[in-house]
Amino acid sequence: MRREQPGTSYERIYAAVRRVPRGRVATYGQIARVAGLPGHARQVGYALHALRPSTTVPWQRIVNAAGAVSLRRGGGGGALSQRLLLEREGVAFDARGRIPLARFAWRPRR
DNA sequence: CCACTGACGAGTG
DNA sequence: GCACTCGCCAGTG
Repeated sequence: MRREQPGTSYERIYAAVRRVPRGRVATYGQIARVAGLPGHARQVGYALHALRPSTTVPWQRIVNAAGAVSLRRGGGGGALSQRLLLEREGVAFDARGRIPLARFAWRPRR
């Protein structure tokens, strides 16, 4: 199944994700836009989901527009891992489990 | 070809 | 802020 390279779009998405600096987070829509695929936020999530465990792509820095972790497996290792990885980078979560985007959102230059 | 699902977002009430 | 709808695209049955 090679869902890791269905085309060139995924590469663009991964490239955009790699731009997010440590200690900052970006939203799916933001990544889609930077990757040149405005409006394809859903594909960004799909592309990241297809990543291998050993990937070098900093997927943990991508959260939804609300600033919350969006892994479907809520209590599963995924969401927890993402949160721990981010906290380890200096990203803080509020009581509701969300990240204050006003403070940690990545601001790419355009 | 059609229906459904999935790491989403924006608009509306 | 919450619930609902629609739009996007790819993969699967």
